[in-house]
Amino acid sequence: MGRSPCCEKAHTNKGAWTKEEDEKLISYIKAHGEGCWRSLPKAAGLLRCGKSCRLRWINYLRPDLKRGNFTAEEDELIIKLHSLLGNKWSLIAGRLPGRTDNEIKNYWNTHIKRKLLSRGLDPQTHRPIDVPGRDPFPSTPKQQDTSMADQDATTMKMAQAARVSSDGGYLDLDLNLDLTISLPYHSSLQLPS
DNA sequence: AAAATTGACAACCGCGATTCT
DNA sequence: TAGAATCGCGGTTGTCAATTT
Repeated sequence: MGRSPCCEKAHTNKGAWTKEEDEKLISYIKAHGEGCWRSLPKAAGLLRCGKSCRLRWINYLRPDLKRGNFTAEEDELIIKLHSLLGNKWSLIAGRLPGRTDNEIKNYWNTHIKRKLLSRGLDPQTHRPIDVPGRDPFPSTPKQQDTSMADQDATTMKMAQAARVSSDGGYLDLDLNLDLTISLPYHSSLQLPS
């Protein structure tokens, strides 16, 4: 059977948003608030599908967005949260006010992945890359050893700090890093063991 | 100076989860 | 309670600017 499309594709615009479209979306949401995304485009006079409107608003037009470069503190927080949560970008974004999941995901793929690789760490597992006979940092072997050790120690510390609370089916992760996150419990969420 | 490559990021797509009827 | 409708997430793609060859 299959799922019906989220919108009538023949009558919707695609690609980059124009200034006029942005203004229509902003003024509609200012007047009516975020609501039913499916009916919003028609009500706002936009030839876009609801999904596209939602994405544009959340990732670009929302007034509380921070934008601009990520700080070193944000970098480290993202790395730490990713080591615990994996690619749960929306959860990670929830801990970084003014940042969106899409922004963090893009930043991860373009900057942080490389940063971890340069530390000799696998960006997915956050564990040292151990390829026999291959030195990932031929020029700075000493620095590699130190940062790998530091990172491993941090990961272990966080794993030990993670605890499961039984009330309400929520996980409270006390990272012992001036940071506590609460998230709905999913059986698929794997904590470091 | 032109072509090719790389980097950055906005936007799209498919699908699982949730809500509604 | 089942199926449809909608939402939200994560992976992927497209596009443009900067850099390299």
